[in-house]
Amino acid sequence: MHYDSQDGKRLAKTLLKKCLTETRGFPLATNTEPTPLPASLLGDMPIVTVTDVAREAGVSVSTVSRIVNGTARVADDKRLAVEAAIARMDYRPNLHARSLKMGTSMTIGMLTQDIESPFLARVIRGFEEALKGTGYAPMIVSGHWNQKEEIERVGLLMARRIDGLVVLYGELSDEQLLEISRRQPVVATGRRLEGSNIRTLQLDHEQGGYIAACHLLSLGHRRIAHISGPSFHNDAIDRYAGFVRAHEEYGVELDPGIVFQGDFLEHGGVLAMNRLLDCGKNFTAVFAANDQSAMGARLVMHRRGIRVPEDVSLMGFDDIPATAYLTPPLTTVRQPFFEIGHYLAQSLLSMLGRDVGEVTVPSMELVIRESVKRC
Amino acid sequence: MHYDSQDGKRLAKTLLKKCLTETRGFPLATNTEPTPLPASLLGDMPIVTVTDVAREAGVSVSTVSRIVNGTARVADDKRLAVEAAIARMDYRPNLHARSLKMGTSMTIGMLTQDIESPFLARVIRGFEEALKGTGYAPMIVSGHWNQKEEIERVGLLMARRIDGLVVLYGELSDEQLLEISRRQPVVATGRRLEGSNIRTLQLDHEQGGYIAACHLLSLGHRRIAHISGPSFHNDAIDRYAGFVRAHEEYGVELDPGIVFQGDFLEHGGVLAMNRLLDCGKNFTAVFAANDQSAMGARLVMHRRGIRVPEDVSLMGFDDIPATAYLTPPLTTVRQPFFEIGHYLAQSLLSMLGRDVGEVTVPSMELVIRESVKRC
DNA sequence: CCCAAACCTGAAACCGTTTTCAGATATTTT
DNA sequence: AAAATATCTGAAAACGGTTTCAGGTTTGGG
Repeated sequence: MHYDSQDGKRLAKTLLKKCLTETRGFPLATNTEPTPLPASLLGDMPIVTVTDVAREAGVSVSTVSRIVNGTARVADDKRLAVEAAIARMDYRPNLHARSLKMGTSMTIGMLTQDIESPFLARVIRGFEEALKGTGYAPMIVSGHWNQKEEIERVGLLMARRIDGLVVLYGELSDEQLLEISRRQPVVATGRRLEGSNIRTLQLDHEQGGYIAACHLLSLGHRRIAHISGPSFHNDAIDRYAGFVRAHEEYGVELDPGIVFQGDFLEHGGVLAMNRLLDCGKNFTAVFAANDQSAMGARLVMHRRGIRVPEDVSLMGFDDIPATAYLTPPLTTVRQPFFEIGHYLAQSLLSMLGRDVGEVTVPSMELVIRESVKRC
Repeated sequence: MHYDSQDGKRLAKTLLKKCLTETRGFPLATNTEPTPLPASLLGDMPIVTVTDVAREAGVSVSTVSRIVNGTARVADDKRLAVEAAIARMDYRPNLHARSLKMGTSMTIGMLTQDIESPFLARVIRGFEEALKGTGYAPMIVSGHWNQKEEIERVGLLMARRIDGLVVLYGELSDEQLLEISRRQPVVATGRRLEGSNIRTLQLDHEQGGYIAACHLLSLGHRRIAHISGPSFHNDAIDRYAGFVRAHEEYGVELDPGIVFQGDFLEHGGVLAMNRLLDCGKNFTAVFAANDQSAMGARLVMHRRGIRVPEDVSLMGFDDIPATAYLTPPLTTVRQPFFEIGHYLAQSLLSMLGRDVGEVTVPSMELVIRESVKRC
């Protein structure tokens, strides 16, 4: 066969360009063709310092510094000369030197748990967004829900003299967090803690669980199974508490025999769902303590030929991005992760003396899709 | 109603602890109870420098430095004194000062595109993993597929004098990348580029597309629709080229009327799938250029009552974590993202003069799940 | 017992900035 | 025109480390 891969690619490209129905406008990239590289570009570029710029522009380093930072007026001719030199030499201030002198690093540490977690990622995204244009940059490390690892990673951040730290959940103890907050301001999620240099954001998960259960109960469901989160996880406990409260308010008795523990991950969801189905008790709906558990449960039901929502209704919790594209799209309780990220940033910024506007705490809300039907 | 929320939570906790079937073992957390905070802990902690330690231990700063870095022998009594002082005062070397002197920051920049992208996240995870224990820490910024933003974020990294940079895809031109590589070693994905200070990793997407199409063709499918990626995206073009090649080898004619363009996101998948169904042509399978597109397509089929795989088979590409939990679990081509991250780290480390072992380039492989059936 | 070699240790210089302080000009004011 | 003020600029001192260099102790050999 005389097939040449390069020809194939060219052909494919033409085909794509010609016969495709554009479903959406894209910015056209200009650099899809490989370019020949001028060999002259290779090799190391000398790092240029303020001293070099000063020499080049015929002024003192102080003057250069003043121009770079705008800290004082300087004569126009020198300003021009310096700006030209900076542009010509591609000078970039060494942030380490600056940090050393100023005692501030313009970076904010962020301890997350897992870079792959869709909900933590969304928080980070909101955080990044809010930080944009403030001059601060985030530095992200992951602790993987492991106290020892978390401490080590925070150490990494503190050695870099971060100006502030945000802690997304994790296994650090309150005391450890307090100790950390003695060195720089801290904002943490998922706990309640008082301190002069620390702020916490605690969403009302009890209310969230309550909302979810009420939705199911109001649609006539009376035997609702629950796939919980880890029993040591406060949010899991709170969501379950709300679930319990809704039952009480509706006057329906809750059967503890149909609540099973998951682990907030898909796999825990399948395990729990299997046990639930195997235990022989009947139920018309299941409330999973988070979306990932719900996804696991959904898969088990698919495997066993149980239709959602015709046979049993399914609710999740979190509203991670994937839920909108499940089959069927999942009804869930939305945690405003993006806004949480925003809030965390604002909160920290205000502790750093930046004037940020109102900071509002977001609340949870029901998002109705298609995985729940009237009983 | 005399319902007290606190009581509810306690109750819920007890219930959870008591009646749950443990589906998996968890490390027990010891700090679920809120602890009263000793007020004495609050307030700022002075930052302690090498000078402070030296004074405290009755030696010179040089000696402290030598002990901290292990760069020379010092007498045991002084060593002990210094170590005690360090522990007592909780001394942590200021990395900015060290970087300033040493010209190395022990941090590696990583330009990703979107912290929420499941496949990029997996690469980062692999990268983090490989960096563990090397002394280097990653600093992650996002460019959001926007050249201007990418440049700005890279500037942020370079001001911090990163020791190396890894670029995950994006819109930077080859020339820009080359220019960047003049200041520190660079490793980039998704392009082929030569340079003394730059290395690139290019997976064979043509082969990947070929594998996917062959799977479908070998199962008897003859009219296979395709939802492509953006037409300016090299990987998308290559996957399509492989798709075309497989058709040629099987001697089946490919109908360009059933290939539609997506955008590598779920939404593009739904748009493309709708057009595909509306165009009236028949087909027995669809190959989506990535899993996210496949998810969008899957949703549309669900909406229109088309069963997968009974009515039409569906293949994705990437094997992002969520695919295993779709209904049905998605047959796809696995890109070894985690291993790619590993490889990137090793590659960069070796450019930094670290001795890393063999670095192998991972290859793609078919992962068969349940969304494809014999035609 | 003396001298050389080996070993420890501290003073000082330096990394690239910012900022204070004081000197030099330029601009008013009388 | 002299004095007083306002404005601009550069020298030098930090910031917190590492490292060179040289001085001071031991140790060991002859």
